[in-house]
Amino acid sequence: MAEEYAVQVAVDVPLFGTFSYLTHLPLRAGQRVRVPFGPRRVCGFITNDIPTEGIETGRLKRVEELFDELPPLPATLLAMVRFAADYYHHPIGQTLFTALPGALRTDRAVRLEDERLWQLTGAGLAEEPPARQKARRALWQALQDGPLTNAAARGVSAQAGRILADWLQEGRAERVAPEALPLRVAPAPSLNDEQQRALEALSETRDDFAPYVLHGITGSGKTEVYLRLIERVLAAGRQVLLLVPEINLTPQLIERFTGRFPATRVVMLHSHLADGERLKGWVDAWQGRAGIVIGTRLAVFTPLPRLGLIVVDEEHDGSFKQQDGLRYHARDLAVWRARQERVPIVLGSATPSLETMANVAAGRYRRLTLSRRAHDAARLPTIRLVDTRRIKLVEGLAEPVIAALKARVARGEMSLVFINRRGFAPVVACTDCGWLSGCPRCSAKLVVHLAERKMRCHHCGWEEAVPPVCPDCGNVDLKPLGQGTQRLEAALARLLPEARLLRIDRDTTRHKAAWDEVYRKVHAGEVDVLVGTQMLAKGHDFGALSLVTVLNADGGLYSADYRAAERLFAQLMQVAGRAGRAEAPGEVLVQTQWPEHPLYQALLRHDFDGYAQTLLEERRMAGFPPAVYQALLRADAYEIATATAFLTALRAEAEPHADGVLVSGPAPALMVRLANRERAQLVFESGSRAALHALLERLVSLAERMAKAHGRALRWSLDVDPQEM
DNA sequence: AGCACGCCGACT
DNA sequence: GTCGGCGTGCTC
Repeated sequence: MAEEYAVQVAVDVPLFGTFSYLTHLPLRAGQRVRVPFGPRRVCGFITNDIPTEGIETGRLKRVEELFDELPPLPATLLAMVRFAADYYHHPIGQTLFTALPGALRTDRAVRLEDERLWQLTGAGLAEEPPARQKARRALWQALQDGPLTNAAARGVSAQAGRILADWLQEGRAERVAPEALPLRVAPAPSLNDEQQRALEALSETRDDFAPYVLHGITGSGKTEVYLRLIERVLAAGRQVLLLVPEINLTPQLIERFTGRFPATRVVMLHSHLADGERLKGWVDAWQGRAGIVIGTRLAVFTPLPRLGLIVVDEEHDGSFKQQDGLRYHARDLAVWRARQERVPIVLGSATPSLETMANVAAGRYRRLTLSRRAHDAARLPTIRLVDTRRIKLVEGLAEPVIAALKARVARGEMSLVFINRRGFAPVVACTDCGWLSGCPRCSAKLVVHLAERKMRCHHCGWEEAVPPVCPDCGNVDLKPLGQGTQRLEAALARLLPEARLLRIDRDTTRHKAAWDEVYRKVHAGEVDVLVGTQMLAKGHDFGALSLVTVLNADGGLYSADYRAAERLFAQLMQVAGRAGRAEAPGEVLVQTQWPEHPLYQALLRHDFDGYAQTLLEERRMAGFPPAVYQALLRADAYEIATATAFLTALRAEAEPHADGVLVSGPAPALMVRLANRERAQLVFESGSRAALHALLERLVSLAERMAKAHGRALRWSLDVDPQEM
């Protein structure tokens, strides 16, 4: 027996560092083990190939079991996990476990379907089972046509498993590795010259890091460019990682990829998969069986031995940033990964983030532009501002907007009414004493859901019935204040009695079946007016819209959140992009009280670049990202005073080491009360990433130590490159 | 994060 | 007299 030695093991606990264990097994980095940990036994991963030297081995526990159903995690994955743990100042164990599918996080072995195919041997072929053995005969006949997968064999006969095991024993059947099918490509639409130029430019680099931005307006055919590029990468025998926002992982998108490459295994990865399914896809990618991985942010960690290209679609989308635990940004990690694995990366968007625009301006990313719609006939929509200061509103709608909608309904064309919920307050108010439906747990207002007679907090999830009378004064005249989608739908129904309306929001599309129904209705021409919120600004295909109207956009103009204008602009550009069809340009009407605002002026000109430059300049002047690097240390407690006291003490300890870093706070968070806790934060800003990180390193260990004095009542978390204050 | 240990209130 | 409330301390 080999001599005992110490290994380092990462486990899923919020503690920095790894733990030493004894073993006599020849363990390697990336192997999964079970170890005793305190009073329990947990899953862990070996982090180091080199045995740990100079450790007091007397007190160490021993590795209990090695799980070797799978090979050790690849070094590339471990390197990315190490980088992420370091960059986001998150415990290595928790970082690693965030990167893995759930099935690998348990302290049990996993069962994997054997991917090999069944095939008859010469002996098996020679001996036809007698006809009365129906199952054997059927299976034997099916195998004449070629090898079968486990699943296919089970499809022939429920007893296939047992029969094949027998035949394997008797030397009549054998298992063979599936041969990679040659790449097949379904017929594709032709590219216009702009797309062709972009494709050629994107194809220039292979086997080396090259960051590209594919800036293509809505309808310019970005996806077709991805498909052509992916085809070239697959043809070279490489794998492709495509990251999409949560909302964009639709059957339509998947269909487009599987339809184009019918012989290629396309794996989908997202958080709603069952553990087994997610593991299967992940392992397929890892073993090189999958050619394409399409997934949400978590897919950025998928091991891909033959990675040849990364695409981040809608790279500006907020869902790439994880908002709890390891607060990673999948787009940023994807760029790091592309550099590390020496492959090109394409960041695609109609409205690239300011971070990305800054990288383009600095010459770090190469930008390719698709400025025209893919169909030459399709033109950009005409945008008009409707100044609501001079016009009487009917239930929140301006006359010209109502008239435009009526005209479309009469012509049988589809319109979209987009409500910007930001800065919107569909709350219940007392017409007498001014009482408002506030959340008892947050500083937010409760949003009314009339259909259910419920009020709901969109920040913490609190829910209660709409009171019959005012809780303060007993007045029975409680009225919704402002407009939610449902109330607007009701108003539209009154104003456009002949129109068929369809409301789209989180409530009506919670279930997949509901989505399918929405799609069916829209494409069957059963809808005249779509009504909805932010969801409509994302990449759903609703076909051609003749008219897009935007209500209450102004909320984002003068917001406490400095990113609000960027988000609003991107949203308006995207939603405007829904308008227009091949024969006729669409029309966009925006209701606003500030028509002279630069944001709207840029929108009128379809001038994304111009407004992005304006915003970048504003950020530079104000010292906000991307002009500086930022980190946020949040603390929450039952009372804000506790959080503030902790942060004040923390700041005092950290400040002497804050060379080149601006520290501000503690300040209450924008949303002070959240889920019954009160939050405050410190903000750290620096032009130097190195300076910021040096401070954060120290800060985290200080916070760990100092938080102990407050006990469990106080929690804290660090957010590097925060997206939301 | 879990989980045990520990010390004070209302119950078979 | 005990069951269990959650404060506090530790995990190689």
